[in-house]
Amino acid sequence: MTQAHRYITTPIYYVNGAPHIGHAYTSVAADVIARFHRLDGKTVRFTTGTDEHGQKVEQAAQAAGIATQAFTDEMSQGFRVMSDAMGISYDDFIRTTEPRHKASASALWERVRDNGHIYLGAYEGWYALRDESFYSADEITERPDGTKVAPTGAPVEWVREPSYFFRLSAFEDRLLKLYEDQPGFIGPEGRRREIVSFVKQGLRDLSVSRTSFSWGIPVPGDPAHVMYVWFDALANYLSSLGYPDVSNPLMAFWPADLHLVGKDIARFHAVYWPAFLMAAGIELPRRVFANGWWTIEGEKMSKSIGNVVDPRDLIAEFGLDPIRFFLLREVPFGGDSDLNRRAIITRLNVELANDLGNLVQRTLSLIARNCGGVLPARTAPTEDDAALLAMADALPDLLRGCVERCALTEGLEDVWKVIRACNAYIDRMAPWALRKTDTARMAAVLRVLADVLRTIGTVLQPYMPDTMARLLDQLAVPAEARALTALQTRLPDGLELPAPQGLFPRYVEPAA
RNA sequence: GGCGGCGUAGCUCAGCGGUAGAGCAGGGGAAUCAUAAUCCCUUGGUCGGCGGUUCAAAUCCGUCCGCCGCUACCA
Repeated sequence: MTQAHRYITTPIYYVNGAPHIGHAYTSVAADVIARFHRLDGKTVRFTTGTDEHGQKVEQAAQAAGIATQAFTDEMSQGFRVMSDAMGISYDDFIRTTEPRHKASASALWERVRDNGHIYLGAYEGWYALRDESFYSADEITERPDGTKVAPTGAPVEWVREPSYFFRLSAFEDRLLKLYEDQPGFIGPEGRRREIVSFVKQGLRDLSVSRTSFSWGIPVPGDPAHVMYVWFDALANYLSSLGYPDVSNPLMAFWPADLHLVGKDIARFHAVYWPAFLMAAGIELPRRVFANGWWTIEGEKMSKSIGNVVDPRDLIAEFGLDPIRFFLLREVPFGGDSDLNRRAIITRLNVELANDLGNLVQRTLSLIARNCGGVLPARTAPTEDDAALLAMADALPDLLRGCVERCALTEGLEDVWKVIRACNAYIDRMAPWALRKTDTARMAAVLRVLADVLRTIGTVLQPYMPDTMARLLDQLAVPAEARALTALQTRLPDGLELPAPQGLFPRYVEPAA
């Protein structure tokens, strides 16, 4: 991949509830990928935002007794605050209620319509007024008295409402070809199989407009309809770039390199979205990757159980970088995983405080105390030195590969192998003993460690930006020498180092 | 029901045809520069059951058991 720019997106989050750890997780993962590419010299466009239309939002606003727009303003702000709290380095926060988005979604609709892929039909089905939703025939049960009811117990009636349809059925073959020609289009692999088998079952045309509520983008040329929320929402990836204004320089970022999404919305991104784009004659995104869910202390996260985790609570207790680290370290990315206190504390104490934090501390304080606080000179490496340095030098490429595959957990594992090797090295070399017998060799050993720590700090910046900035500060790495390419130039000998300070304090459980 | 995935050390998982692996937890030892952190050694598994293919199977095939995912308009 030598492409010079990257366009990475998070989903836009639906504003019918407050942000929780699941939203934070997807955003952090996307953020790490975006930051990595920037570190790797790419020009990156990274977007997030909120999806604000639809009947549920309209109802929630009514229930709250506020104007719908005011309601979405407030809910959207909650997601912006969450993004900032998690250190998400987004370039744009797009809202579907913004004029620029409405214009963009409308333009996309017109283009698809003009290409002959939208037609007016009728949406019919079993409708429960009480639930305000449609049910399929197999969900309906008939009571002894003859009334038909939904699974919720609400009575249903057969209704027919005019609706625009998208000719999704016409894209079945092209979608299957897409999945076959570009196996990387959907990840992880298991998710890809599900999508393929879904499409193979056959696609029906998709109802893409509603007349039963009005909180949405009016259908161009027929304002009695509003757009189906997914047609509206997916368009955000284009509206953020200024579509349909092709003269907008941001349009150069299209097609998107990666849409990172939760597994629940994989289908919309891997089936509907490419179909809409094909219909519009627009290039397709390169990759859609679905991440898994978090369970909380072994239980599914849900409002009814009352175990929904607010990421801000975690940050308040453990700190931002440790939580970012935990979220990406604990799961094989793509799968589900459990969030529990013991696991968090173990990870933070063992891997951050002991393995990495303590390594930095012992190395830097040896330099501070025995090398006059300046970076020792590089010397011809011994076999041990060369082996360790080679491991570190391999990291940038290893991480590039992991990031391309969205294998963020594996990336951390690769870095930790080097950290463990550093601890083994420092013990074997024992610079504290060399101090009495061979100060030149002691200095050489510490220099090797400093160089390796600099590489570690550099490649971990996307995961833990604040703390790694502090590590690089302590190694006196200039701001302009913190990118991946800068690693090819070693730090000058004799560089003055500031006094070492702890990076990751051990977490001590507060006395109960 | 259909399609797919998983089941490997106490825990979380990697391996996916050639004499069972990592991290954590447990046990023993070393060291004492460091956030009592670190390093070394080590206990521990008939790789879900049963059949089959092969000189050789966690690894391929069949079957059974147990979990889980997907199966369209729900964010």
